[in-house]
Amino acid sequence: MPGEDKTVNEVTENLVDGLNPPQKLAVESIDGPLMVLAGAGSGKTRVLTRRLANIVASGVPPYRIVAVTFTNKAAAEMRERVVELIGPRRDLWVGTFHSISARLLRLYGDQIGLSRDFVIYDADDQKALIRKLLKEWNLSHDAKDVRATVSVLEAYRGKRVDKLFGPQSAIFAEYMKRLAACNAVDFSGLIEKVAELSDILPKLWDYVLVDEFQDTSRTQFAMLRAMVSGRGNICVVGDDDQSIYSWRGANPEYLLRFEKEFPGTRVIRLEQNYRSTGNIISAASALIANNQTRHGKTLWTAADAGVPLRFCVYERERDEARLIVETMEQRRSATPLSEMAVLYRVNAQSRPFEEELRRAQIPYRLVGGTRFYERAEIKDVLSYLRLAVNSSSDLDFLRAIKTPSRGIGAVSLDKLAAQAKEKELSLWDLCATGTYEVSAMARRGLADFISLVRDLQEQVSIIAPHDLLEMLLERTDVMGFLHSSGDEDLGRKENIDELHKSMQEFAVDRPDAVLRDWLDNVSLLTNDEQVDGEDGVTLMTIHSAKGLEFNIVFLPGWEEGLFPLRRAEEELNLEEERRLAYVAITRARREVHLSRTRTRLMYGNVMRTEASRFLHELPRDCIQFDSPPQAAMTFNGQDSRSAGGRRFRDGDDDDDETPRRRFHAQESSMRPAPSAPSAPGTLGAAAAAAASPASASPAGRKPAAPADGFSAGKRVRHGKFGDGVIKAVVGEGDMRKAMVSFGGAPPKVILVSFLTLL
DNA sequence: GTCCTCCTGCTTTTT
DNA sequence: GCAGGAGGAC
Repeated sequence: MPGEDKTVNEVTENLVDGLNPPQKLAVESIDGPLMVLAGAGSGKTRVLTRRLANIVASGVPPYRIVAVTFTNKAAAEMRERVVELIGPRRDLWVGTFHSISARLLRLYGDQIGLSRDFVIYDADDQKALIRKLLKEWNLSHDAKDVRATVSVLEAYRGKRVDKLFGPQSAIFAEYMKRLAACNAVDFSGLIEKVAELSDILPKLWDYVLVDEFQDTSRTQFAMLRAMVSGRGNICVVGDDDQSIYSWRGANPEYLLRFEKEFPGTRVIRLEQNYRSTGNIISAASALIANNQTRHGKTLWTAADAGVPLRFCVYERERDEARLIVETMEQRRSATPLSEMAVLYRVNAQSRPFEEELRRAQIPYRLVGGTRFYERAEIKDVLSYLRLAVNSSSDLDFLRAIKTPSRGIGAVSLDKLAAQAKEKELSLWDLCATGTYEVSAMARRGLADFISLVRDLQEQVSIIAPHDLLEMLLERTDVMGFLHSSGDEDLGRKENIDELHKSMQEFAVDRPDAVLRDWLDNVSLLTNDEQVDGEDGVTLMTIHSAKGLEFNIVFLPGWEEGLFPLRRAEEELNLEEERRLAYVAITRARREVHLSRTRTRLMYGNVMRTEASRFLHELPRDCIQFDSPPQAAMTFNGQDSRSAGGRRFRDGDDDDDETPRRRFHAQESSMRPAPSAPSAPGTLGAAAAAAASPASASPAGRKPAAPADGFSAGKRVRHGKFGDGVIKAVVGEGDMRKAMVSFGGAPPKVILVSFLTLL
């Protein structure tokens, strides 16, 4: 039909509207392998979504196209933007490697011997299982050993190491065996197993699109290869400078290998940045130029230089957070809060920002951190629900049976485990047959537990997930999931309510969904869905910020040891850290606010810090060195070094002795003159204090005992509670409180002004 | 045998 | 400043 053709042409014209020539070429090159090397902010997502729409416009049904991303957030955004172009479609395959895999395994898993009811073990479950195995083998199994073992096994699975040594290979074999016995699949397993569907995969789609291709691991690459049909219609988009996941097997070399793997690949480079100001691009480019291993792109922008990047030194994290929040308040009238983000290296950095934002009553959105679904009380509840779906999961059995306590302890569980092993049954199957032997007390508790799980099992495919949760909570008495420790219970109760709410919301979208559907959803979910108020500041790690952009970006904590992050005894992957810094800076459209503190609290200790080497790699003419506004000075901060702080590294002493003189000279020139050494809290004072480290610390933190004499171990008297012993002291000034235990009662937290020392 | 508390030992980053 | 584990109290 000629009329139809015309429509298609018109649509296509709209799709390439406003694109530059390489972008246009990428959108129009539908057939054959295509690799788009796209610099930061070069319109990558735009190209990808329009290209997808263009394929649809050319007459391909959406369900024959699959778009793969790495994060849920990226998938959500892609879906949203595709819908804007082609309207709402339910038959679109857009998702992360993991979610697409889970979906396929539910559909076709039986063909490779996987039961439909498999559960997904997340990183925590994996750790728990490995810990259990190490313990069983009488190997050391503290957090460090578990982590090390997991990382070796994962490297082996990803063929990043060829060989396992010593007990590792036995542990690995046993781990895989247990997973299978529990009818469980872990994250890597999802990808591995999907790749086994080699008969089915190539028939499912005609077009494959991949975002953030530089983060592809070997296993994922294998999966992709299997997904591409004979026509070779695969398009990958990536940027080697933004490869920040090597620790989980990503290898930007696949960007090179791609052309060999798919002969006839067309390569398109997108080098014009549309996102950021000239200063931001210059700074980011200069920084990344320090990396040796990169393909080398020249990112450029037609935009104005814009305002310089701002850099500020603060004394402590508290100051850093408070002054950043003040800046947010100033900018608020011109820039919506949703256009501001604080991006940090590690999740632990979020805390002071949360506190200051709450104090200033600015709404914020925290992405990541202790993930919601990793909280103890949530995992407790989930273990029951997962057990109801898949009774073979011993891990869930062991977790569920312990909460609430029902008189079944380690000894009984060991007995059960031994019997289960002997009979080659799962723990549940053993109990369900009723042929187990335990003490009378344990038997009673077990009977209780069995009947509860049976009832859940009966309802699991019938009633909605949230109703099942209610049933569980009723039967176990909600308090069973709250580990009686006072204040915290409130938060835990709220979390369970939150869980219930999320189930209800899920049911609105998918009224026919049963628990299994919901469980898949949560296992693969990070908590980036928690949006509290539309207009809020975003707090997240740089890793989770990849692919996003904001008008104003705050980058705190640019200190050696933190960023680049250096972990004891582990080698510093400097180039990847630098790529991370590059990603961080390029998230900003207009303003970048870099900062560092002179001291930082680590593991509860005040540590002296030194400027990040990345700061020295930024060109001076893009940066404005700021001193913090006066407000900073009023805080009762003094040089915390006198409070026993240690530096990250030995060797370097005072700033001016470092080889980064140029930077430091600039930094110091912005400090207020140290006119009065007694002026507490000014950077000048800090500098002066640095010269005479013995300066006193009347309200200092930890090691030095404060002048008021209240400290852990001291005996005190309270007018009402009588005599007790201080367990810990927190806070300063009027808010200084002591945790005191009076006799057998749980400790109370009391303002020190109500206490007298004995 | 079970439960609870203190205390150690430690924290990248994500699916 | 947290979680989880070992060892003590019941």
